[in-house]
Amino acid sequence: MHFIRQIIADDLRTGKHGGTVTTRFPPEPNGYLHIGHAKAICLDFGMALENNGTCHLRMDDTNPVKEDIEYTESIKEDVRWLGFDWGEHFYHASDYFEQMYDLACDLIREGKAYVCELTSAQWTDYRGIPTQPGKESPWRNRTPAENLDLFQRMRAGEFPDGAKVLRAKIDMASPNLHMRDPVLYRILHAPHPHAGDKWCIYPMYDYAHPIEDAIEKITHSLCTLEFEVHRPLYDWVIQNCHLFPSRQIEFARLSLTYTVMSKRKLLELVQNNLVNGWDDPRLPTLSGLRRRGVPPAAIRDFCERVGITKYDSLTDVALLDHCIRDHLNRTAPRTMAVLDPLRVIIENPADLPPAITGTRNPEDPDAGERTIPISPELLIEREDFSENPPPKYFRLSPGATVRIRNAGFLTCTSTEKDANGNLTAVRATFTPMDAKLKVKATIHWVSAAHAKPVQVRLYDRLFTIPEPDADKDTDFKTHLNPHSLQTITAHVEPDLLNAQSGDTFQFERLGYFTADPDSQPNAPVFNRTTPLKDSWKPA
RNA sequence: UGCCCGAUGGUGUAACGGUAGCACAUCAGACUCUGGAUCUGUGAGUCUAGGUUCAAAUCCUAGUCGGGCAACCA
Repeated sequence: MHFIRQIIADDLRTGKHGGTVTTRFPPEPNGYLHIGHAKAICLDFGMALENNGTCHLRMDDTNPVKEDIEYTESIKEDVRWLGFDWGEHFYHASDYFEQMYDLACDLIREGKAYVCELTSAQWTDYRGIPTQPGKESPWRNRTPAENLDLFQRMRAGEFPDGAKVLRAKIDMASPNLHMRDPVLYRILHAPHPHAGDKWCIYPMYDYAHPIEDAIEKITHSLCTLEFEVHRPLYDWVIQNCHLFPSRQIEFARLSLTYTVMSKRKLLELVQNNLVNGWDDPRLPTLSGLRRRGVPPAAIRDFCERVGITKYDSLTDVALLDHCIRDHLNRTAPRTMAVLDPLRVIIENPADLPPAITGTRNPEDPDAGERTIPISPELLIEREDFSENPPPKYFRLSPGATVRIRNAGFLTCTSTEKDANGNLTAVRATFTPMDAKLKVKATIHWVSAAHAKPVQVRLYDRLFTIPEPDADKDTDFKTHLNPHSLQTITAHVEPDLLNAQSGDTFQFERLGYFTADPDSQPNAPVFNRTTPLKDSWKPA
């Protein structure tokens, strides 16, 4: 039971808001969503869902110069993909601009806001510093009538950008800088991506957000920790504008090892072509995770396991990987693929069965079976053969017998080498499965005659250290992992040619692989979603 | 050195004054037609110092350490 669940439970018990719960996820449409947003989305929608409430999706579009309508669609797509439904409740903060303006006029009439003509540079001086109180603006005591006139003319476009702002009249001596006459409105002669060219003054977040929440009767306005110091201002707006008493509650944002989460840094990676776009499978963006093949259910599970606190934590990506495997293990059909092939020549081909049957998914009896072709020449993983095996090496080695998945057993009789002494093939005899030999390992394989070559992209963590952006004096990009993407040609069961973009398979003993959108008919491209755990290590 | 917030095994969390538990990671074993999965087990924790109390991770005070706040960003 995390603290926000607790607060909501208490509110429900005391009958606050008539026992209703309404939350909202309010992204600014100025970038792509990442797994940190997923934590917020799961919380916002989750709290509503759990309590028979409603969660709104709202574009917090109060700054037209930073925002673009193109982001709105990707945000909607990502939220939907994650598995949440806002129903009718899709809103834009900019749809409330008229109400915000009226409320500002009321504040002016009540002497609680004034038009200030100090430049932002001058204001730096007036505002003061945390340890010292600020000074009052010379424009602080204009009459409501004068302020109202000026504010109306600001809206009418009589003044250039930056010439004037509307400020709340609060307390220039407040130890909380946000309460020292904060800006409510600034002049921005810029068209708005959603509201069009109706406005040239735009409300600031601190003023707009509580109004948006109140208009929508949000009961629990959940946001991240950095807004904690803004809460007194949030409450001030609610109170002084006489609004629905939405309550802001802050929780810690998600940090993950071996990646970066800030929009700025992600943008930097994309713009410098250090990754291939916003949906690069190495990125923690939702579009990247989707492309990598991460199931949304795994992300939801992960977000639940991470929990909600006010402690600034750093979550190990291993937990995300675990959630991904946990889900895929139950759902992904099995197949065999060889990434780094070594030829095996079977010396007794007459003993080979005509075809092999394999289970699609041992974890799911309903998944059925598949037919696997076999021929006298097989491809196995180079790693699965060792000429001089280390202790406890259970795979193929001269004279040793190993099971080959679904088919039978192989006993290595000899090796073939080229002029330079490099291993080129292994010769082996085949023993049918009925023999039930006691062996300690099973290796995967494909029939050389039937295997199809496909492109496989092996992704690894994007950075080499757990906290690439921990040191402020070092560019986080210096910690990029040069081997985060390796593209190879793998040899797969012929069936796999039918894979459609988004299909995920377990390549047995290797990992989970998902067909990329780059896939063409009969030419799928696979992304490694995550490797399987491998407890083998040489002694 | 102003204000706000926080601190529980390696990591993430639970315990609402009454036996510090769970998960991931680690290591060991069992089982297995994936050295996967599954199962079992091991090790490891309440920041410090005072106080309140029969009893403190929990309440109080101080300190230490960490984070946030001085955009006409959100």
